[in-house]
Amino acid sequence: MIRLRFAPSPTGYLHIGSARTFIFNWLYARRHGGTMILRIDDTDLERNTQASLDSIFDGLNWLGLGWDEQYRQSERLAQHRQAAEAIFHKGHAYRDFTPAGSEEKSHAAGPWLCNPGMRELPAEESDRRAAAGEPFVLRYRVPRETRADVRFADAVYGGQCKATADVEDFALLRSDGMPTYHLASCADDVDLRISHIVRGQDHLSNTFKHILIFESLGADPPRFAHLPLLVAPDGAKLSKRRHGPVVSVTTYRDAGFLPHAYVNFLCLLGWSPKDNREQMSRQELIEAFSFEGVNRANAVVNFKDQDPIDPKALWLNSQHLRSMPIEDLAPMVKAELDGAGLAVPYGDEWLSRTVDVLRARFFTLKDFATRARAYFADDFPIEPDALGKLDQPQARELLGELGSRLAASSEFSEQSVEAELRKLAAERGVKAGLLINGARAALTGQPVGPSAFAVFAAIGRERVVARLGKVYAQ
RNA sequence: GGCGAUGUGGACAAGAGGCUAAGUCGCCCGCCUCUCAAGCGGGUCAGCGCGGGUUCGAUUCCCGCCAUCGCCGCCA
Repeated sequence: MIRLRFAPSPTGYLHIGSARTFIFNWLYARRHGGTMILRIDDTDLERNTQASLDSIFDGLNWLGLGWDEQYRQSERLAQHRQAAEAIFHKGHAYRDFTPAGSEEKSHAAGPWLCNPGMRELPAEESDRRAAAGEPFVLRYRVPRETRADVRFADAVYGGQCKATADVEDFALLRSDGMPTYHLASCADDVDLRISHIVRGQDHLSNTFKHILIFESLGADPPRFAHLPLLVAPDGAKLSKRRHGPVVSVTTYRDAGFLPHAYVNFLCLLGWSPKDNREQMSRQELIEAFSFEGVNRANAVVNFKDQDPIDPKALWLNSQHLRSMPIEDLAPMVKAELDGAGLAVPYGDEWLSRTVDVLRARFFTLKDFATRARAYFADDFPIEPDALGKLDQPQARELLGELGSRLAASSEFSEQSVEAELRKLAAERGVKAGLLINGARAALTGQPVGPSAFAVFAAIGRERVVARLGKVYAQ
């Protein structure tokens, strides 16, 4: 049985690195017909917030990948304590009565391994003090008297080995009786029969401790695959304080990214199909995913202070935007327009045609509500460069004439408009480009955009006539 | 400080003991064209962290160093 889990702790919003970890877990599960589990690691009562939990669900739901089973660690406390007890009774853990915060764990002198005296405290004294109600931390008794190594094979980083002598006596239970991350996570991984742990490389060193816990619990450790970290251009770990919106997936959602395109982008950070493909569908990603394709070096998210969006992410989004089925895109555009207070002036068929015309030069969903405002509303700004097109000699007058002719013509299509426009240009001895570019400026307020005749068709006769007339009037 | 990892162009990222070290993004130029994109064509950017060693030959194997990252919490 292949079973993977994504285990976020609700102490902040969904970080893009976490999102990527979720995605890689999901891809592996789907690739091998496994089960994807979402486990909320909320054992740190002090720092958990509902807002954070909401934001994590928001982010995951936006990615749209889904999961098969869901758990919450705080509902599994009984199992965690049972696991702690089992380890204690095996003699693999001891009580540490050192008061919280009284130790100085300075790294300058060397690594902290354990509190002297506590590890060797006689059982009777330990029991007596515990019975008397003295608070204690339950620590794992890492075997270090004799030479021993902890080993495991990481699917990404290869064989790993560390002497137990270098592993500190980490905590299993806090003095308030709550399990620590290490204990809760491993106990749950055993209970939930997790077969593969895929997580950030920041846990690589912790894995040695986890192997010890798994062994004490009498369980075979799962397979491990650690992922390189996502870092800032200066190599520093991505942090909310220093890097702001770059680290939150909601930034990309709010910037008008397509969920699938963003998933695609995240996949390419630290993983490659090795065959030069960049734009990939969900199915292609599933079929191509493997840990062999995962890189070992941290991946830089290439953003700037002024612009949180990685240029490659934007490019990839445009590729998906331009090639995805129009019937999938149209509803997303509609939602975007709704959000911007814009209404679709004609029917769904018109929307689809118009979206198709526009998307060839758009990058995000946001563009439909901003750059394409003139297609959906009558109040749109005239850009300075567009004004330049209108202020060519004779332009306004000719556009006004064109408007009158189009109002009176029997047909209104790309072809008929083009014929009418070229005929007018020929009659007056001006280049068609004068009218073509002028019309685009008058109809959209922009100097650039789709083929002008496609614009005429998209704007529709009534609005075309009105806008051309308005330009002449000015 | 100890331990664990990583180091190919601005970013992503292939690669293999030996042909001119892929590709993508970005940037620049040209073609096309009613504009802008797209598309097509071309260009820019690394000799593979540094120093040794092995080898006929190493960026690829070995050693040392340096740099960077991670862990060393009663956070996860």
